[in-house]
Amino acid sequence: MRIQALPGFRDFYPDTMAIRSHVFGAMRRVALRYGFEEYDGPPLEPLELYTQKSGDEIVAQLYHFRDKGDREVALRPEMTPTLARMVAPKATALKKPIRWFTIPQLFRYERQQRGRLREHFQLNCDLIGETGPLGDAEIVALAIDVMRELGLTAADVRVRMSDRRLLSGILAALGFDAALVPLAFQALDKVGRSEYAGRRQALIDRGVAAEPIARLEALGSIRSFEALELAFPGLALGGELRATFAAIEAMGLGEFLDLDLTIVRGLAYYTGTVFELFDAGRSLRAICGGGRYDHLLAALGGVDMPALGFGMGDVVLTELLKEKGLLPTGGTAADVFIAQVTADDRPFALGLAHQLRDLGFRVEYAIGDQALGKQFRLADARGARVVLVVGPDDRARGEVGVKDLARGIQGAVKLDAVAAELTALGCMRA
RNA sequence: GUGGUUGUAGCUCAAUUGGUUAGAGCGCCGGACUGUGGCUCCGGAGGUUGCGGGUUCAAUCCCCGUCAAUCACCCCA
Repeated sequence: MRIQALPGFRDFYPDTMAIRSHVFGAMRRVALRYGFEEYDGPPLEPLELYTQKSGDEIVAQLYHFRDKGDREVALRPEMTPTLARMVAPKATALKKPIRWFTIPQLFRYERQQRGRLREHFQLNCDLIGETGPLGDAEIVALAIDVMRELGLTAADVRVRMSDRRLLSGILAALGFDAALVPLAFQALDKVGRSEYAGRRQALIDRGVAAEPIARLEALGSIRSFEALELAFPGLALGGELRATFAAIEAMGLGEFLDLDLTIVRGLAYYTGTVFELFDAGRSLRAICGGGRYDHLLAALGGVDMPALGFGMGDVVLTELLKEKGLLPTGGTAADVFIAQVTADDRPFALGLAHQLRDLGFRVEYAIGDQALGKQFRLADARGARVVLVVGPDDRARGEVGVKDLARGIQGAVKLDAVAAELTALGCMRA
């Protein structure tokens, strides 16, 4: 019986690890460009960190157990509680707004499907201590720029945005009782989908009349602030969201944005802007989701600070990049290969290899004494750019043979000029 | 958690109405090839046909269970 990875868990072989590093690299570069600082916390947390405020669904899907010290512990299913726990004790000392990001591995015990595993990595970016709509714009723009950094355009991904403050205003105008707002949000989330019928019935059962329900359904077709104004004249709704849209447009990223009032997000704690990133073809799950959660830190960490952020999972994003042909090809192996002609060349080859490695080149050579042809085949299989040929004759002249594998051209290069020649041939230095 | 589909070599796939020693391509290792790679040719390793049980003279094939993958639900990151 061969032991394999647990269901929903992934092995990252070098080829898939290269993809992961590519995606993480883009995430990090963009977050750093926005002035965000990286942090991390423990993957194992006290169970109660999640049972208190996370949704029932999250708690039901926790990986949890009792440790040897008789503590109830859980693998983290989301990052926000950890963030709240970490920020709280330093809240007064940290300069606001706090801009933090992290790429944690998160765990949930649920049945896996395409784009949904039992573990995934998720870029989390949070902006804490800022109430204005420009903060919202900053967060959404960061998410968009990660897409752009990876080669995706407005034709590939869409940002669908709404605002719970705006939605609450609409629901009030439609006569929904405050107690019915959560149920109405759930229904709105499902408008246009097969599951909507059940939510609609739930509203009817609670005594909601046909007309408010019809107008709730109609929110799905409102795609612009003009249409919103037309549908609800004189209400002056959505000022914050407009300001956020305007800021993102001023950044030149407006083409990614869609106003979509059916975006409410499943989690209960969102208080303002809510947004999701989808592939334009809508064939995949959400790439990213986030919003404003102004009271969550108080609930989790005991410090009342406005905050907003998003989580961007690696699984769906990588699926999309694969569909669009935007994944990197080629290995990450050495691009300089040193081939020795005779066994006597070994000490010289080792010295040269080490000098070049000290300079940052990625260097490999055959471990055993092998025929030159075989060494070339290994270099070729590795995808090396250059083979340095070291033989008795070359050594006698103080040179090495430098062969550009792609062009098949070889020349003799003096020892002190090898590094420059490698750079000229496109070999990278770490 | 519910239902459907699919499991044969590292990968992609074959194998006659159930029939004898489960094959091929790619990949991997070795050789032709001891101062030069990609191409070609030759050879080799690699399988409890996911696992367990049943029917049968005989099961990769039929039946049951189970595990896994996948799709649709449920829900969601």
